[in-house]
Amino acid sequence: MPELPEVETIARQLRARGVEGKTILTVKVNWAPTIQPLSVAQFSRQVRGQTIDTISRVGKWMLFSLRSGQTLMIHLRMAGSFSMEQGSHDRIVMKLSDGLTLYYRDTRKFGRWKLVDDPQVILGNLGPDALTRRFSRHYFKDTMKNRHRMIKPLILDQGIVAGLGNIYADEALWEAQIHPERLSDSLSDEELERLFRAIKHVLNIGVRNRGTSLGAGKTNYRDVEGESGGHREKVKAYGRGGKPCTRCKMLLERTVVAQRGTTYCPACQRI
DNA sequence: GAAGACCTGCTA
DNA sequence: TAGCAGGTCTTC
Repeated sequence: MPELPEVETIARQLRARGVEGKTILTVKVNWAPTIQPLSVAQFSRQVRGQTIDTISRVGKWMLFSLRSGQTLMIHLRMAGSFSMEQGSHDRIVMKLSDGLTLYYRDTRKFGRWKLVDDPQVILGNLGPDALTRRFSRHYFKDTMKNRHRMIKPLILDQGIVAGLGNIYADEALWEAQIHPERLSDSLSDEELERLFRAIKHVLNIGVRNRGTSLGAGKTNYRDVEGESGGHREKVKAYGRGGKPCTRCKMLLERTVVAQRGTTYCPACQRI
């Protein structure tokens, strides 16, 4: 579930909680596949005693830079989250210096932690982060015009642009008034301009609201403080199938595009 | 492209 | 109880 705004929120909160500069005293791994290919013993040995120098984010990856020079790269996938309080699906627990304990919670067990010498081995496969200047309108328009794919799966492709997931992709397309199945090379310069701005806009608003949460269950997004994301009420398209478009009052339609649930306005977003 | 795999829990 | 979920990977 976490997309760029949710991961950014979590990274900021971990920094605010003072996790940077702390030393990892002990590590307990309760679900070994999270840290594959390393064994629990190897992982613990390499991480224990390390100081977390900085916490950063690229796309949906969170990066803990360790004093050793290695980087702990964390992908939350569908349901990963962090908490400073013990919970019911804590897959990794790290005791830090100064009495802090970090709980990595992941109901669905999809999240992955990778301890790497060089983060570029993973980041090199990603397109530019959507909220950086590297993700420029020039790059975006060029890339879209040179592909012949449906626009929604294209902007979801992390190798093209890093950070968008299913919620913010639907939101950006709704805002730009572009049908999710439009072919990328059929979009006019004006449409691409709108979409470029919409992508930056919906992600920035998402960050400002500390992410999006939908339901109320254990798989639902929570930030480090256990709060739901404030962007919930601001969603215009995602999950609103059958409800009126806030722009034109037409009922939003729900379909499947490239195997992902997709909601759009059949009047504002024409094929 | 598409479909299945990886998982658990919520909703209808 | 079946179907679906914010993500990615692998294998056709």
